Amino acid sequence: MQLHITTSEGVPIYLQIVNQIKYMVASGRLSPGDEMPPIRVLAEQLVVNPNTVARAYRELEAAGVVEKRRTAGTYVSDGGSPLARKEQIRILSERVDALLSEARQMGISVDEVIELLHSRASDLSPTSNNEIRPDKSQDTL
Amino acid sequence: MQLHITTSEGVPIYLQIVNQIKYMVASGRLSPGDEMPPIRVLAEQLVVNPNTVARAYRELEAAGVVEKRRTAGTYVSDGGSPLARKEQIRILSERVDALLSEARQMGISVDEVIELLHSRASDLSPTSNNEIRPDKSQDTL
DNA sequence: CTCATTGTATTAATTCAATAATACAAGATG
DNA sequence: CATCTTGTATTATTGAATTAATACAATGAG
Repeated sequence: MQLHITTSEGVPIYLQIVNQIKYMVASGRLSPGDEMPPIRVLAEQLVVNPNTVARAYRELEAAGVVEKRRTAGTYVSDGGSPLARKEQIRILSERVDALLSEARQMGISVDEVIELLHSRASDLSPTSNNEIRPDKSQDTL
Repeated sequence: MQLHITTSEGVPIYLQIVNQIKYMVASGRLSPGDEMPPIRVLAEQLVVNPNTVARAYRELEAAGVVEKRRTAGTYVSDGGSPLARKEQIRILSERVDALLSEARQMGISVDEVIELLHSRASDLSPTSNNEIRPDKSQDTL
């Protein structure tokens, strides 16, 4: 489990763990069914308190990324239901609304925000996405 | 100065002040040159510590929304240069990148985010913007 | 059954942002 | 000049979030 923790950036350790694991799952470096390192093992590897890793795992479970089987370990969830899609959309909608609100406070129009989004998106490396959900036919925004 | 402060939502008081004043400027309810209430006056009106208002004013100045003239009071900045546009774009770019990053972690594609942005934007009330900058001919994202 | 290993729970220490108390500095105003 | 009003600076208090110390509970392996 290759994780890079830094204490100098002000980002909580448990969040760094959560984000990096989320990313690994989304990018396919971790697959559904994969076993996660036990809390204590990862804690020792990262030189971090086990409770901190426990918290990260708790958040990951709440986000539907992993599932815990009590004394049998922690596993990457089956790709099918990593947090209901509606919930994901709801969360992203909040972010989008906040973004639009901030832009409005700056006197920047919605169209310009859209333009900016396109611009930043095209800068990204070719979406190395897992293609877990090729079927969007029933999607509703 | 009609501001509504709530202590129950977890949003810092100084931020509520900052956001609401930014909004009033962006929406035209406050105009360049308008004099802001003195720190102590606004503090008393909001039943808040003067330092809290002072902090809000400091942030507003840093954001280019107001300018302070030492002992002569605080005034809404001339619309021309409320924080350099490049700086605004830089800040918004950070927000956009964070949004795209979170979406990627959820396994949601860029295209879907763009779709979501369009959707949320069209829900908004007809951009009651000040139209301070009708000329975007030289804009670069 | 025994016990090693897994996650859980409780509580405390620490850190940091937000707010407040209070005194200061400087320019406007008469 | 005298003094009132403006924003500023310094320091303390508070409270929430993060991390840590430690003990507990459950279950799979032998």
